[in-house]
Amino acid sequence: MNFKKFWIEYTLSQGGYVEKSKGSKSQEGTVYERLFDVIIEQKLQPGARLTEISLADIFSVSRTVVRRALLRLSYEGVVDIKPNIGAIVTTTEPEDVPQYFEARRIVEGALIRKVAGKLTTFQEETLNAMVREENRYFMSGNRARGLRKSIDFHFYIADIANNKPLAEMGKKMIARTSLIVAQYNLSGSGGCACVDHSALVDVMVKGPGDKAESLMHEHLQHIEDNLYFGKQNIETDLYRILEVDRS
Amino acid sequence: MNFKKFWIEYTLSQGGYVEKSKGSKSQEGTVYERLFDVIIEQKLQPGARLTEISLADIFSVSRTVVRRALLRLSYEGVVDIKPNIGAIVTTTEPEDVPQYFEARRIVEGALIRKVAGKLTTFQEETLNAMVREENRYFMSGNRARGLRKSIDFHFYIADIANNKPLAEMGKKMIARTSLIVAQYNLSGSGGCACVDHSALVDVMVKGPGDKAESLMHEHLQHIEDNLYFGKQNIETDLYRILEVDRS
DNA sequence: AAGATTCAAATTGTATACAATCCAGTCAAA
DNA sequence: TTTGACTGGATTGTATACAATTTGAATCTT
Repeated sequence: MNFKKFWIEYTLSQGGYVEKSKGSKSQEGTVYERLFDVIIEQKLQPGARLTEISLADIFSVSRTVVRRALLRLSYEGVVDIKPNIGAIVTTTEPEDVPQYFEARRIVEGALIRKVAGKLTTFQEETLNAMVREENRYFMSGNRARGLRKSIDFHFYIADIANNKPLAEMGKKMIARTSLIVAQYNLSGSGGCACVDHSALVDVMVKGPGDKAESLMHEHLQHIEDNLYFGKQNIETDLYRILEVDRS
Repeated sequence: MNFKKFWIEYTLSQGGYVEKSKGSKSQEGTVYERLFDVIIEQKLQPGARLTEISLADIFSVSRTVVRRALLRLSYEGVVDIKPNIGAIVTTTEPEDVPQYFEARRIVEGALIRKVAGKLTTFQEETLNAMVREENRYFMSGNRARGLRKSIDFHFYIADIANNKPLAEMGKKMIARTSLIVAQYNLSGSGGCACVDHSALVDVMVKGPGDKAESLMHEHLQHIEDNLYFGKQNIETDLYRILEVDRS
């Protein structure tokens, strides 16, 4: 076993559960979710290779299942499959970054506009609880969980907007830009500040939709502005280009 | 060979080319494009079954390739795969229709807003040519080609807006709503009126973005308003529910 | 030593065999 | 007539063998 495989296995095991077919979930679903989680939580950095056999071994399934999961992840945009080469965690060129943030602003802006002023008390409480939980994780130094909760906050807004295709697109862009943040934001914050999220909840409660949309735009613009495309990233980019594994 | 398979084979052959691996395209790509075309051109109606073996026979590839193509189509939303059941051309429940049109309005509105006032002369000429061609096909009674061109018109707007992810989402929603039109619009127009498309070109040339966006909203609203969810459709829905093949 | 070439190892792409599942039709009993 | 269980055929799900491709390094040439 080479070190590369060991690293992936180690990373995937961190979640605590690697056993196959947990209950009702399909095998493919398990692989998909586990990979999605570790990528979103920045345990696998953009550029990390995902070979089919390694994953098949780790999850004790056949390559067929792994291929399906990777294919799905590639449609979600978090994995990049190059023919005859293989799959890696998606990397983004600096010049493409604005497109993804613009797309996210448009879609997530529309989502929050739909939600603003129409929150049920349950939804309001859920959102507040999520902000608190996110804050707690970041304060206690559990960055991975904090990141996860931060993303779940945005996912939840998408979910309650009563438009399935729009929610899907929103989540896709949320995940995609999170990967970009993983690649270009060196600070530990993961891009989202908790105060921002609190303010978003406020405006969602009070409305109106216009104001909520503007605030979301500002929030996302703020994340984009905090990206750093300087020297360090060129360095890590070289690592990726040279296909040397960081660990 | 049963009639179902014959029908699919007949439909797929209409395009004139069924030979495998045409040049540089991958096998999967060929199957995908051919299926996408016949679905978009309403040669295969929503609800039509797509069994793997039939398609594998027709395209002279293995089921593996067909599965990949179907999977991709399902991510695009034009095919619906139910576990252990199989793949059908996507059907939409009447109550879900507004969501898809709303999503399309939001995304395509943003796309045309980005384009408006910034057309190159080449793009302007291309768009005008597309409108003329579309018109010609409909006038000469070639409904399938007309539909195709009508959709390509919208696709082209998405392509020139300089935002890849937004364009992808736009195309996905365009295809999805076209399927809805195939299911619920009994008139032969395919939903889009050519005069509307001419007006869209005008406003894209002159700008401003706001006006272009409004006009696109109107255009799409008009298509949505022309859908018919009455008796006939309930009837066909029953056919689908009972899994009886129409032919 | 620098560069080109060849070859072996690793990885992905495709086909196919077999298992699991679903469905439709049949038949029997209420 | 309707309901229910059963069974055979069809279809999808999974694993795996083999082919095609890429890559990297060893070897050879200059």
